[in-house]
Amino acid sequence: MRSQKTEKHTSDALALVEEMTGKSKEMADLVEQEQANLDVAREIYALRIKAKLSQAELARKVGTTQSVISRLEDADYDGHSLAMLRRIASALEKRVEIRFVPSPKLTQA
Amino acid sequence: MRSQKTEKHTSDALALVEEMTGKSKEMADLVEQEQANLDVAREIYALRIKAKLSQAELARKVGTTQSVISRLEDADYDGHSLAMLRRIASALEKRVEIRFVPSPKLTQA
DNA sequence: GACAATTATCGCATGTTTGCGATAGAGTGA
DNA sequence: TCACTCTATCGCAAACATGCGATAATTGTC
Repeated sequence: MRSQKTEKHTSDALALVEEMTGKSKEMADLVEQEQANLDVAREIYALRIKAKLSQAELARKVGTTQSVISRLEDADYDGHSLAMLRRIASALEKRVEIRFVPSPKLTQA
Repeated sequence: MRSQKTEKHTSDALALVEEMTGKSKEMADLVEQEQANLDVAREIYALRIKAKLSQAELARKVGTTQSVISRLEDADYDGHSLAMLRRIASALEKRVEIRFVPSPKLTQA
Protein backbone atom coordinates (compact mmCIF):
# COMPACT_ATOMS: atom_id res chain seq x y z
CA MET A 1 0.00 0.00 0.00
CA ARG A 2 1.90 2.99 -1.16
CA SER A 3 -0.39 5.98 -1.45
CA GLN A 4 -3.15 6.63 1.05
CA LYS A 5 -2.87 8.12 4.54
CA THR A 6 0.44 8.71 6.22
CA GLU A 7 2.49 8.64 3.08
CA LYS A 8 2.81 11.63 0.82
CA HIS A 9 4.67 9.62 -1.74
CA THR A 10 2.91 9.71 -5.07
CA SER A 11 -0.65 9.57 -6.37
CA ASP A 12 -3.27 9.56 -3.62
CA ALA A 13 -5.90 8.38 -6.04
CA LEU A 14 -8.74 8.49 -3.56
CA ALA A 15 -8.26 12.14 -2.72
CA LEU A 16 -8.02 12.89 -6.40
CA VAL A 17 -11.23 11.12 -7.19
CA GLU A 18 -13.06 12.95 -4.46
CA GLU A 19 -11.63 16.33 -5.27
CA MET A 20 -12.16 16.47 -8.98
CA THR A 21 -15.80 15.84 -9.47
CA GLY A 22 -16.25 16.44 -13.15
CA LYS A 23 -13.30 18.16 -14.72
CA SER A 24 -12.51 17.18 -18.28
CA LYS A 25 -13.78 14.25 -20.27
CA GLU A 26 -10.46 12.53 -20.84
CA MET A 27 -9.66 12.90 -17.19
CA ALA A 28 -12.65 10.81 -16.29
CA ASP A 29 -11.03 7.81 -17.90
CA LEU A 30 -7.80 8.30 -16.04
CA VAL A 31 -9.60 8.70 -12.77
CA GLU A 32 -11.66 5.62 -13.41
CA GLN A 33 -8.53 3.66 -14.10
CA GLU A 34 -6.89 4.90 -10.92
CA GLN A 35 -10.01 3.84 -9.10
CA ALA A 36 -9.78 0.41 -10.63
CA ASN A 37 -6.11 -0.01 -9.86
CA LEU A 38 -6.80 1.11 -6.38
CA ASP A 39 -9.56 -1.41 -6.04
CA VAL A 40 -7.44 -4.29 -7.23
CA ALA A 41 -4.56 -3.31 -4.98
CA ARG A 42 -6.91 -2.87 -2.07
CA GLU A 43 -8.60 -6.14 -2.62
CA ILE A 44 -5.37 -8.05 -2.75
CA TYR A 45 -4.32 -6.33 0.43
CA ALA A 46 -7.65 -7.00 2.10
CA LEU A 47 -7.63 -10.66 1.13
CA ARG A 48 -4.10 -11.10 2.38
CA ILE A 49 -4.86 -9.45 5.71
CA LYS A 50 -8.01 -11.46 6.12
CA ALA A 51 -5.96 -14.59 5.57
CA LYS A 52 -3.53 -13.35 8.20
CA LEU A 53 -0.54 -13.62 5.94
CA SER A 54 2.51 -11.42 5.59
CA GLN A 55 3.58 -10.42 2.11
CA ALA A 56 6.39 -12.93 2.33
CA GLU A 57 4.03 -15.73 3.31
CA LEU A 58 1.60 -14.98 0.53
CA ALA A 59 4.51 -14.72 -1.86
CA ARG A 60 5.61 -18.23 -0.95
CA LYS A 61 2.11 -19.57 -1.51
CA VAL A 62 1.89 -17.80 -4.82
CA GLY A 63 5.36 -18.86 -5.86
CA THR A 64 7.05 -15.50 -6.00
CA THR A 65 8.81 -13.06 -3.71
CA GLN A 66 7.75 -10.45 -1.21
CA SER A 67 8.69 -7.51 -3.36
CA VAL A 68 6.34 -8.70 -6.07
CA ILE A 69 3.42 -8.78 -3.66
CA SER A 70 4.31 -5.34 -2.42
CA ARG A 71 4.28 -4.09 -5.98
CA LEU A 72 0.84 -5.57 -6.57
CA GLU A 73 -0.54 -3.86 -3.49
CA ASP A 74 0.77 -0.53 -4.66
CA ALA A 75 -2.24 1.52 -5.71
CA ASP A 76 -0.22 3.29 -8.37
CA TYR A 77 0.74 0.09 -10.09
CA ASP A 78 -1.32 -0.61 -13.16
CA GLY A 79 0.49 -3.53 -14.68
CA HIS A 80 -1.73 -6.27 -13.40
CA SER A 81 -2.14 -9.36 -15.51
CA LEU A 82 -4.98 -11.81 -15.26
CA ALA A 83 -2.44 -14.58 -14.87
CA MET A 84 -1.03 -13.03 -11.72
CA LEU A 85 -4.42 -12.17 -10.29
CA ARG A 86 -5.42 -15.78 -10.75
CA ARG A 87 -2.31 -17.00 -9.03
CA ILE A 88 -3.07 -14.77 -6.08
CA ALA A 89 -6.68 -15.85 -6.02
CA SER A 90 -5.80 -19.50 -6.23
CA ALA A 91 -3.37 -19.20 -3.33
CA LEU A 92 -6.20 -17.77 -1.26
CA GLU A 93 -8.81 -20.30 -2.31
CA LYS A 94 -10.57 -17.79 -4.47
CA ARG A 95 -11.06 -17.30 -8.15
CA VAL A 96 -11.10 -14.20 -10.29
CA GLU A 97 -14.30 -13.02 -11.84
CA ILE A 98 -14.13 -10.54 -14.69
CA ARG A 99 -17.11 -8.54 -15.75
CA PHE A 100 -17.77 -5.80 -18.21
CA VAL A 101 -20.38 -3.54 -16.72
CA PRO A 102 -22.02 -0.50 -18.27
CA SER A 103 -19.89 2.56 -17.77
CA PRO A 104 -21.32 5.03 -15.24
CA LYS A 105 -20.87 7.71 -17.88
CA LEU A 106 -19.80 10.24 -15.26
CA THR A 107 -21.91 13.10 -16.63
CA GLN A 108 -21.49 16.31 -14.69
CA ALA A 109 -20.72 16.35 -10.99
CA MET B 1 -12.80 -17.75 -31.48
CA ARG B 2 -10.40 -20.56 -32.11
CA SER B 3 -11.48 -23.66 -30.25
CA GLN B 4 -15.13 -24.67 -29.94
CA LYS B 5 -17.28 -26.30 -32.58
CA THR B 6 -16.12 -26.81 -36.14
CA GLU B 7 -12.46 -26.40 -35.40
CA LYS B 8 -10.36 -29.22 -34.08
CA HIS B 9 -7.42 -26.96 -33.67
CA THR B 10 -6.20 -27.00 -30.12
CA SER B 11 -7.70 -27.10 -26.65
CA ASP B 12 -11.49 -27.39 -26.65
CA ALA B 13 -11.68 -26.28 -23.08
CA LEU B 14 -15.38 -26.82 -22.70
CA ALA B 15 -15.28 -30.45 -23.68
CA LEU B 16 -12.37 -30.94 -21.37
CA VAL B 17 -14.21 -29.42 -18.46
CA GLU B 18 -17.17 -31.65 -19.04
CA GLU B 19 -15.19 -34.80 -19.59
CA MET B 20 -12.86 -34.74 -16.68
CA THR B 21 -15.05 -34.47 -13.68
CA GLY B 22 -12.67 -34.82 -10.82
CA LYS B 23 -9.29 -36.10 -11.89
CA SER B 24 -6.30 -34.73 -10.04
CA LYS B 25 -6.10 -31.74 -7.76
CA GLU B 26 -3.67 -29.73 -9.82
CA MET B 27 -5.77 -30.35 -12.89
CA ALA B 28 -8.70 -28.61 -11.33
CA ASP B 29 -6.75 -25.37 -11.35
CA LEU B 30 -5.86 -25.71 -14.98
CA VAL B 31 -9.40 -26.46 -15.92
CA GLU B 32 -10.65 -23.51 -13.95
CA GLN B 33 -8.21 -21.28 -15.71
CA GLU B 34 -9.24 -22.55 -19.10
CA GLN B 35 -12.79 -21.83 -18.12
CA ALA B 36 -11.85 -18.31 -17.14
CA ASN B 37 -9.90 -17.67 -20.32
CA LEU B 38 -12.81 -18.96 -22.27
CA ASP B 39 -15.13 -16.64 -20.42
CA VAL B 40 -13.02 -13.57 -21.07
CA ALA B 41 -12.61 -14.43 -24.73
CA ARG B 42 -16.29 -15.14 -25.03
CA GLU B 43 -17.29 -11.95 -23.35
CA ILE B 44 -15.11 -9.82 -25.58
CA TYR B 45 -16.56 -11.59 -28.57
CA ALA B 46 -20.11 -11.17 -27.29
CA LEU B 47 -19.63 -7.50 -26.56
CA ARG B 48 -18.14 -6.87 -29.95
CA ILE B 49 -20.95 -8.67 -31.75
CA LYS B 50 -23.55 -6.88 -29.70
CA ALA B 51 -21.95 -3.61 -30.76
CA LYS B 52 -22.10 -4.80 -34.35
CA LEU B 53 -18.42 -4.27 -34.95
CA SER B 54 -15.93 -6.28 -36.94
CA GLN B 55 -12.60 -7.08 -35.33
CA ALA B 56 -11.01 -4.43 -37.50
CA GLU B 57 -13.52 -1.81 -36.41
CA LEU B 58 -13.15 -2.60 -32.75
CA ALA B 59 -9.40 -2.60 -33.22
CA ARG B 60 -9.53 0.93 -34.55
CA LYS B 61 -11.63 2.09 -31.61
CA VAL B 62 -9.27 0.43 -29.19
CA GLY B 63 -6.22 1.73 -30.96
CA THR B 64 -4.71 -1.52 -32.17
CA THR B 65 -5.00 -3.92 -35.07
CA GLN B 66 -7.34 -6.69 -36.07
CA SER B 67 -4.94 -9.50 -35.31
CA VAL B 68 -4.67 -8.34 -31.74
CA ILE B 69 -8.43 -8.52 -31.29
CA SER B 70 -8.47 -11.94 -32.84
CA ARG B 71 -5.85 -13.06 -30.37
CA LEU B 72 -7.89 -11.78 -27.46
CA GLU B 73 -10.95 -13.66 -28.63
CA ASP B 74 -8.99 -16.88 -28.84
CA ALA B 75 -10.18 -19.07 -25.98
CA ASP B 76 -6.75 -20.63 -25.65
CA TYR B 77 -5.04 -17.33 -25.09
CA ASP B 78 -4.27 -16.68 -21.46
CA GLY B 79 -2.10 -13.60 -21.64
CA HIS B 80 -4.74 -11.01 -20.89
CA SER B 81 -3.69 -7.87 -19.10
CA LEU B 82 -6.00 -5.63 -17.16
CA ALA B 83 -4.73 -2.72 -19.19
CA MET B 84 -5.94 -4.25 -22.44
CA LEU B 85 -9.23 -5.39 -20.98
CA ARG B 86 -9.84 -1.83 -19.84
CA ARG B 87 -9.05 -0.47 -23.26
CA ILE B 88 -11.55 -2.84 -24.79
CA ALA B 89 -14.15 -2.01 -22.19
CA SER B 90 -13.64 1.70 -22.61
CA ALA B 91 -14.05 1.46 -26.36
CA LEU B 92 -17.39 -0.23 -25.78
CA GLU B 93 -18.62 2.17 -23.10
CA LYS B 94 -18.07 -0.38 -20.39
CA ARG B 95 -15.72 -0.77 -17.51
CA VAL B 96 -14.00 -3.81 -16.09
CA GLU B 97 -14.99 -5.14 -12.75
CA ILE B 98 -12.66 -7.52 -10.96
CA ARG B 99 -13.82 -9.68 -8.13
CA PHE B 100 -12.31 -12.39 -6.03
CA VAL B 101 -15.02 -14.87 -5.23
CA PRO B 102 -14.83 -17.99 -3.07
CA SER B 103 -13.51 -20.90 -5.04
CA PRO B 104 -16.12 -23.57 -5.80
CA LYS B 105 -13.64 -26.10 -4.47
CA LEU B 106 -14.59 -28.61 -7.13
CA THR B 107 -14.74 -31.57 -4.74
CA GLN B 108 -15.62 -34.80 -6.47
CA ALA B 109 -17.84 -34.91 -9.54
C1' DG C 1 -16.19 -20.48 -59.40
C1' DA C 2 -15.07 -15.56 -58.48
C1' DC C 3 -15.29 -11.90 -55.34
C1' DA C 4 -15.49 -9.29 -51.05
C1' DA C 5 -15.51 -9.08 -46.18
C1' DT C 6 -14.10 -11.05 -42.09
C1' DT C 7 -11.26 -13.71 -39.17
C1' DA C 8 -7.08 -16.78 -37.92
C1' DT C 9 -2.31 -17.23 -37.73
C1' DC C 10 2.61 -16.27 -38.34
C1' DG C 11 6.88 -13.57 -37.39
C1' DC C 12 9.37 -10.19 -35.32
C1' DA C 13 10.45 -5.71 -32.96
C1' DT C 14 9.23 -3.22 -28.94
C1' DG C 15 7.37 -2.32 -24.52
C1' DT C 16 5.93 -4.18 -20.05
C1' DT C 17 5.52 -7.50 -16.22
C1' DT C 18 7.64 -10.77 -13.52
C1' DG C 19 11.52 -12.88 -10.77
C1' DC C 20 14.46 -11.97 -7.40
C1' DG C 21 18.11 -10.26 -4.59
C1' DA C 22 19.60 -6.28 -1.94
C1' DT C 23 18.61 -2.77 0.99
C1' DA C 24 16.30 0.83 3.50
C1' DG C 25 12.71 2.31 6.64
C1' DA C 26 9.04 1.66 10.04
C1' DG C 27 7.30 -0.58 13.98
C1' DT C 28 7.61 -3.63 18.12
C1' DG C 29 9.52 -5.59 22.14
C1' DA C 30 13.32 -6.75 25.22
C1' DT D 1 20.12 0.38 21.69
C1' DC D 2 19.79 -4.13 19.61
C1' DA D 3 17.21 -7.63 17.41
C1' DC D 4 13.42 -8.98 14.79
C1' DT D 5 9.52 -8.66 11.56
C1' DC D 6 7.29 -6.51 7.98
C1' DT D 7 6.92 -3.57 4.01
C1' DA D 8 8.66 -0.32 0.26
C1' DT D 9 11.77 0.44 -3.32
C1' DC D 10 15.60 -0.11 -6.54
C1' DG D 11 17.92 -2.50 -10.43
C1' DC D 12 18.51 -5.76 -13.79
C1' DA D 13 17.62 -10.14 -16.58
C1' DA D 14 14.22 -13.11 -18.35
C1' DA D 15 9.63 -13.96 -19.73
C1' DC D 16 5.64 -12.28 -21.80
C1' DA D 17 2.04 -9.11 -24.14
C1' DT D 18 1.47 -5.83 -27.55
C1' DG D 19 2.02 -3.52 -32.27
C1' DC D 20 1.63 -4.47 -36.72
C1' DG D 21 2.13 -6.12 -41.37
C1' DA D 22 1.57 -10.17 -44.36
C1' DT D 23 -0.97 -13.88 -45.60
C1' DA D 24 -3.82 -17.91 -45.20
C1' DA D 25 -8.44 -19.54 -44.15
C1' DT D 26 -13.36 -18.86 -43.61
C1' DT D 27 -17.87 -17.29 -44.73
C1' DG D 28 -21.38 -15.28 -47.52
C1' DT D 29 -23.13 -13.52 -51.99
C1' DC D 30 -23.71 -13.45 -56.75
